[in-house]
Amino acid sequence: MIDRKEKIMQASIQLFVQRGFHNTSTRMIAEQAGVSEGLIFRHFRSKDALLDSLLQQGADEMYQAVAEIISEHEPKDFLSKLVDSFFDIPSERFDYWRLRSQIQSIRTEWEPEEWERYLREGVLRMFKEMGFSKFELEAELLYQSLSGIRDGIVRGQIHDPEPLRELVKKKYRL
Amino acid sequence: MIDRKEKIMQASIQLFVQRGFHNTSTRMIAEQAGVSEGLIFRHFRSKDALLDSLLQQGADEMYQAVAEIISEHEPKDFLSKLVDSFFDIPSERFDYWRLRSQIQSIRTEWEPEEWERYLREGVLRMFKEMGFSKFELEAELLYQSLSGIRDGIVRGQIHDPEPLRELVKKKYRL
Amino acid sequence: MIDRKEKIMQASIQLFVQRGFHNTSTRMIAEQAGVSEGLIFRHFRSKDALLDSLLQQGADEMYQAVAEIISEHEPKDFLSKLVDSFFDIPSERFDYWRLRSQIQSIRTEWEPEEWERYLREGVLRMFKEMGFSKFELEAELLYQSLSGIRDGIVRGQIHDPEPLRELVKKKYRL
Amino acid sequence: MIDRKEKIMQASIQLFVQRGFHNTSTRMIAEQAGVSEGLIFRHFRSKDALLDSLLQQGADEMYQAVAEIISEHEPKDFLSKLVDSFFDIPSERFDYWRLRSQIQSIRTEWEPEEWERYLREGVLRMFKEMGFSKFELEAELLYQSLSGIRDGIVRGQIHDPEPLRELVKKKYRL
DNA sequence: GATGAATGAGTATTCATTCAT
DNA sequence: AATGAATGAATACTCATTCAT
Repeated sequence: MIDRKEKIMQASIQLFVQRGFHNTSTRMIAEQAGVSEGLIFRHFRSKDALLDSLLQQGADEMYQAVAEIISEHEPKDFLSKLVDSFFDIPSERFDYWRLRSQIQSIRTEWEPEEWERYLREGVLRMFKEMGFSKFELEAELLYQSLSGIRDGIVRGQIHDPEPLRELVKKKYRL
Repeated sequence: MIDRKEKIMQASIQLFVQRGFHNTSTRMIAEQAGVSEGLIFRHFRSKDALLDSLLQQGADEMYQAVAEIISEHEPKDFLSKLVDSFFDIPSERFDYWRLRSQIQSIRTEWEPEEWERYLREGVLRMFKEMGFSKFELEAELLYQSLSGIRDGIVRGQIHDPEPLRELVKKKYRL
Repeated sequence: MIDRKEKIMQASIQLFVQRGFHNTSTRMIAEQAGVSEGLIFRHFRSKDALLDSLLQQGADEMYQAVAEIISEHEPKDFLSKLVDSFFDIPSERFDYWRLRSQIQSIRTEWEPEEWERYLREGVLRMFKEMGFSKFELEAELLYQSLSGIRDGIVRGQIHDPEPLRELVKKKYRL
Repeated sequence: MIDRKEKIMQASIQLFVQRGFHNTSTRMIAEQAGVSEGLIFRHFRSKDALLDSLLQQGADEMYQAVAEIISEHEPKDFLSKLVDSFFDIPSERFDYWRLRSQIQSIRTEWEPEEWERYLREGVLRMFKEMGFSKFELEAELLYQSLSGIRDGIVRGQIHDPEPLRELVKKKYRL
């Protein structure tokens, strides 16, 4: 049972998603992780810092994913990868998205992270390159639609995303 | 300063949305509403019951809105009204949607309300009537896209929704 | 539904006995009595005053009972009546005795009421008149024994008191 | 100031007896015990559980006392020890008896503990062995009388119990 | 006499966090 | 690194009591 820090992070993201951040006590986390309550505060300055770690961990993975998409300069390929990135969320990362959505609806001061801004700029550029007259609108629409779909997936409302992905791609001829 | 019950409801939805339900104390609500803490519990059995009242109030309004849409039997008109209902959210109701989204991400046992099921069935029927071969997919895609857009609107990420509405309607020839 | 004051007293003694004085709220009393909470405070200065009224009412009845016993000057008759008074408690007065015992075990400053002092003096006098050498001890023993029996009766531990009464009387040749 | 758990128990039984269980707040207990309020709940699940601990502690001592009495098979010796056990209550245990009596008059569902049932059965058996025709009545009378006396002692109504003990023993030729 | 809305102080209990070991 | 005892502030909720009607 080494790496108790990892244990704590796993236990806490699970509980935060299931019960809500403010409705999860450090005692519960300690129990679920099988460690003492005190240990949490040796590894994380505070409960808030623990949350930040969790969010940061997810954001780090997103930077990589976004880098991979952005590296694509051919518009169709870019958009195809973009769509895939919204559909191919490994189930281990569901919790990250649910946590993110929860925090977003609690912290009103929430601002889009950098990776998100990069990504949206990329989408904008691609639609422009493809010669759409209302490229800004098209970019916005696609992004919000994909966001809605991602929410549906991680919340378990969409059980079979595959045909939906096909449909989206077909609409944009990807 | 009559109707303190209403005062309490206003104060609490505001705070719940700003700070999160579990991060808002009944004492804060009382202060914001300008009443004593005890009064909250004379009007609502518990903090949870207060939350339920808030959600119910919003759901009641949704039933009316949905009834109006469903009364339309011509597919194009139905879908046009549907799209409008996602775009025409009066700003007073922003808080309801933000609260709803927050609770959805905290209460894992959350199930779609009846009005939502009615609405989705309606969309399905309309796409079928319009002769779409993959009507189920089309319905799903439209619904999730609109949900994503609504989230964007109430979260203040979409500043001018009008051209976006036009674009959506044009895509579906409404 | 006249005489709500009486209703309040009935409801409160019942609840005080069942749940304990400090564990019974005025709201419960009001509900049980079918009156508004405010009315309790129109009829009684405070919850404590209500309790005092209840105890006083019981004490008043005891004064009469004691007067009747004391009026007897023949020792054997006195003691016979005394014993009877401990055994013949009408069931409507069970609650008074249970309340009294409860309060006695909560209010440490409790002092025996006057009727009790009168009664004990009477017992003493009678044993003296009957020529007992250790009349004080005999009086004490009889009084405490009868008290124990009364407790047993009102608590429902003694189901058939009659033969017990016979036995006591026989022991003292009454 | 070690063993704060013991400190808490001492402080609470004292206060419960003086002021009544429901009239004693956990804050008072904490102050009296010189600990923080939170600590009470680390050592006891709830205020009720604290009370149960107190009662259990007393009951444990009674089991031993009863075992000692029951080990006596000679009726006269048994009864002599029985009488002594009601008279020889060390003053440290006065509080237990007062607490017990208080709780008995508040919790209506109270049932005699096992040690009490054992003891009463023993008394019954002894009177039978001694050839009393109405042995059940005799047992009941003795038990209730002794209970009344014990109440008198722990409530401080009987200042010198010794001669009373002699008298009781003489009556039963012990 | 009677109501019921309203209050402020108080309730048991939980919280995130600290610290000696 | 790791524990678990300890804390003080905060929590949702209840209380006896008041008062305008």
